Amino acid sequence: MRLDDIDLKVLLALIKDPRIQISELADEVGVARNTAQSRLRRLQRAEILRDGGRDIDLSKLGYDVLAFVTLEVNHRDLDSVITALRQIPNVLEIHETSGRGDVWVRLIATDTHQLQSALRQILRIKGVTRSETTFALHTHLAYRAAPLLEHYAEHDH
Amino acid sequence: MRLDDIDLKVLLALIKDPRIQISELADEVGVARNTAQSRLRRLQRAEILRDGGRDIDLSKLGYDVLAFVTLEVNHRDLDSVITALRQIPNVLEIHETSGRGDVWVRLIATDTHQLQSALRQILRIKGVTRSETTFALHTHLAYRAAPLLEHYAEHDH
DNA sequence: CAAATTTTTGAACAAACTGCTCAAATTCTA
DNA sequence: TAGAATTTGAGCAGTTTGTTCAAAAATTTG
Repeated sequence: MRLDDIDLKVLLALIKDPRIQISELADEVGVARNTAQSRLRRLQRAEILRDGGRDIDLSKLGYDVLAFVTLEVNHRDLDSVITALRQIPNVLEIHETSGRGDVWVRLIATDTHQLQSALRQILRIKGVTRSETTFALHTHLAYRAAPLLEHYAEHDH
Repeated sequence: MRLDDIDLKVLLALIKDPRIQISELADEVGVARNTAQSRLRRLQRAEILRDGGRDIDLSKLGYDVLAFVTLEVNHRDLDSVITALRQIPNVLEIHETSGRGDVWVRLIATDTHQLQSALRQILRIKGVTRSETTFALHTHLAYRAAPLLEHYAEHDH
């Protein structure tokens, strides 16, 4: 499915506040309330908005390639490396790690070509000395926290 | 902050449907509308619900230890390994990977002791031959997709 | 244990919001 | 350019929301 400008604005508004009201959403996107309503419905029906709107299924938008990148970094340059990584839209998540590598990155792309390009950007960052890329071939369990919370309840009674 | 039963039910209802209406939420949780409203407000104010409710800050609930676990698995047992991993509440995410290891797991715990216990559970699973754990010391960028979506717009105009 | 404090409840109200329909206007597509 | 699809704005009835408040219930504290 291809998103137009309105869809994108709807998604961005929902990311900012998933509980936004339809009328406010319409205002923010700059369309009639009816339009906002039907766009939202369509996005939910297409399951681009999963779980009623909690998060966005990027694979449905063509982002099929997911990779985990482990970086080795000169410790002196760590802050600037983080800053540079943040600028890359394909970088969805950054953690400082101990063990193998110093920084762990979640990287997403539409295809391996785009991934390659993002990886080049990363390797060009001053202070990055080495990288290792692992491809996620299949998501067996997308991020979920519900069982943990249910467990939290039992744990303390 | 310590959550009671009502808070947990509120969070679980919001995970299921972040756009649930207050009155329906109150019904589902089994409290008065006023109570549901004030609990929701409190959770947002405490920033346990981030971004107005999109996702839950588990570190605020005491889950301070985050680790990425890479597993080597006998390919014959892959399905049953995945099934077993799913049963563990501390496992938040599972991907099949190529490259280093066959399965990648996001694991969370309140402390290293609890982590150790979860790791033991994992290693006991039939078919898991080896594991490697990387600790996430600091989250420099929590999952975000907004910049990617903004970029998506530019990309095709 | 009893008093003090906090939380929950239910009721009430006005204002706002929702889902829905519809016909006209606009935009997109073939 | 004609036909199809989408958007718009208006209207309407019904629901939901935010708010306030006092009583009841639950929790904490001395």
